Amino acid sequence: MTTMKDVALRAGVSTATVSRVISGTAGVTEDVKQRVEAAIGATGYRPNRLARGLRRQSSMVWGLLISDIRNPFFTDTVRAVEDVAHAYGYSLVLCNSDEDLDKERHYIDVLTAERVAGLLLTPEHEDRTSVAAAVEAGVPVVAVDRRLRTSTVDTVLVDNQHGARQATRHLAEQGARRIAVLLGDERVTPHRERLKGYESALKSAGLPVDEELILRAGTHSAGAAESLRAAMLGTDPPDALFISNNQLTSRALPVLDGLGVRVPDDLLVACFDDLPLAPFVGGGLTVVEQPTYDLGRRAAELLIDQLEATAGIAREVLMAPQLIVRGSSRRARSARDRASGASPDRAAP
Amino acid sequence: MTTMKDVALRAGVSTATVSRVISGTAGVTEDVKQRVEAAIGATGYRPNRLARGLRRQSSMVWGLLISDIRNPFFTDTVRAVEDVAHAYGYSLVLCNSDEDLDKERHYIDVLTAERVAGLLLTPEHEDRTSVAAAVEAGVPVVAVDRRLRTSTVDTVLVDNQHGARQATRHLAEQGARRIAVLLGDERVTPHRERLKGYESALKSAGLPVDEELILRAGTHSAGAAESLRAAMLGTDPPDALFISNNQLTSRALPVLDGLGVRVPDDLLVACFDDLPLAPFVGGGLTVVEQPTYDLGRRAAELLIDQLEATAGIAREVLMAPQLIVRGSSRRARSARDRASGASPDRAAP
DNA sequence: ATATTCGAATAAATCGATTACAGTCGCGGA
DNA sequence: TCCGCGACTGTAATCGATTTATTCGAATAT
Repeated sequence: MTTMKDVALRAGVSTATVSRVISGTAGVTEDVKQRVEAAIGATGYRPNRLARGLRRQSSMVWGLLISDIRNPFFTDTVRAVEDVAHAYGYSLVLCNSDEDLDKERHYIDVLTAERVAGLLLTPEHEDRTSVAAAVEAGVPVVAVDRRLRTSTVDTVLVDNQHGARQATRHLAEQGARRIAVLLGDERVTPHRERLKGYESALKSAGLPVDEELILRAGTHSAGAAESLRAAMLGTDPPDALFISNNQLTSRALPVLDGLGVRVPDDLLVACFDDLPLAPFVGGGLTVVEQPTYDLGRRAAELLIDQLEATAGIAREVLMAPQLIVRGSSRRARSARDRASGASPDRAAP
Repeated sequence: MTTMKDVALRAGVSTATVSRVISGTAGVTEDVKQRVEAAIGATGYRPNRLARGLRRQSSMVWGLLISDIRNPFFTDTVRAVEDVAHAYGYSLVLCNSDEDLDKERHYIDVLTAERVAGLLLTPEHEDRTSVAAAVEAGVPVVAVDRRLRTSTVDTVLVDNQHGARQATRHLAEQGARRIAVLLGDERVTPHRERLKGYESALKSAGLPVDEELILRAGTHSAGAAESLRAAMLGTDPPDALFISNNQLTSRALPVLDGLGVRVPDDLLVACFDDLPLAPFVGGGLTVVEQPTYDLGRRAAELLIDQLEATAGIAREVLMAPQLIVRGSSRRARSARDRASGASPDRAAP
């Protein structure tokens, strides 16, 4: 591996001069500059990023800590962050925390030891978090999708309450009177907010909030299927269902299939999160589409801001999700309607 | 940030001794070891990974270079690699090459400059590749999902030919006589192999290989939809369709919907790649499921092998995909069949 | 002609860990 | 008693780039 010393030797200058040429610092004769650049070209020299990072006390790497890349919600976000990072010359270290506080702490430790220039993460918990350690170590931090109560950091959020309200109101407008919600782990803020949105929409529509219609998936993976089945087999089953994320959707659909529940004839359905095949499930799944790519892009841009200026005020960006109405939430239709049923309608923003 | 010097000072020893305690080198008195460990605990010291990497000439980081994390095919693979990396104390730098040779070369440069301990990638091209540069720089490399002709590196592949053959044979067995294939970019080896598997299955079934039934999606994104539409509107349309990857599936389904083609009554359909909602599209999409997680796991394990021993023989691991038969490929059924149509059957391996 | 100034380039310190080499100490054998 | 050896521990060089302090030389001022 050729080093700066080799280049310096070949160009007949000192390493200091080579360094100046590379970083574009002023005060180098055109003649010398040419010689150095020729030497770099001839040797194919690439600066050792570890050495540079050690000296500068910061690497050209960002840490991105999410709960699980397998969740389709995150893939676009990750891609967006990588795009922005790449545009500014940074690389991205990807870590999966699996909703596990110990793993989160471990990764924050590692990333800090790696002297990452910045850290983006979806915090596992609002209070008990190790983010403070990174902040104290002087690492710029941006929280994505979830709020942090402890530290004051830049945050990018989706307006979950708004999204849930839109979906629930839409179900009500389609004539549903007993709208159930299949709800994820309430320790996670987005789910709590979606519940709020659901309740607020019910109130606006003049419908009662019935605890029996709030189907909590709980922590074990079978919980969602069980509570949904119980509700559908109960004496007064729901006539509409709002599912609060994509994973629950995958769990709920086979249950409905198994019970022979017809969508939308027996049950109107709307879900949080769009998925690649959602337009083709039945007459199309009605979904609340989250701006996942933009979420990542804005987060990365906030990080860039922090890196360029030291604008220390904790900013909060709220992004609007969008209701996409498809067949699963359209009340029993005539044959004519059905023919054009697959084409989606975007709701007004 | 506390450094090794601080720890040494506090424990009343030299940095050399601290280093020895941390790396577990033999020859440190129990008494001294205790003191050092106490000092580490008290200060919360974490070794600077940049300094360590610089000195050791290798960081505890792997590079993972794929074409696009948004492709669901990759997410499980990435997760698997990250799991193995984490288990062995490595971090993962994620890069998206977008099927772009320049981007690939750029990232390989960066990762080499970052002194990554190893590199996993899905090569964009069999011959014109910059992988050689990394190999020469002494970086262990593992190729994932695609073969490299130029360099001799460890490789993990899916048996695409076998998967395509299975799917095509299955369609033939269901009574299809004009089986079309919707084919992705043939410069990419997996697609070429899937075409081979398709052709081989046709021959085995005693069916002719008809060039008109090979629908090439081409490079522009609209190509797939166009050629499929043309084929379905032709004089002698296909009675079955094999789609060679998940992205083409998303493009093909709206076309079929738009033309009013009923699946499976008018057209049997089988696709490469499973997707979260595939079981719920129509009576379920028949798919060839790739062992994406295991693909990443095996690749990472090969890398570990290279890092631990310098076993230099280029190994090749071939993994079997699996046909999952669902409703989209089952020939027109009775009402009774339809009721249980959503339950998937796994084909024998 | 000499002192001063300014710009360009170099020498050397530095970042924080690892490690080759050197030094110290205690103990057993000659 | 003295030498040698092994077991610890310390000193200092090293990794490769950046950056501060310094030198050098030419141009300008006096």
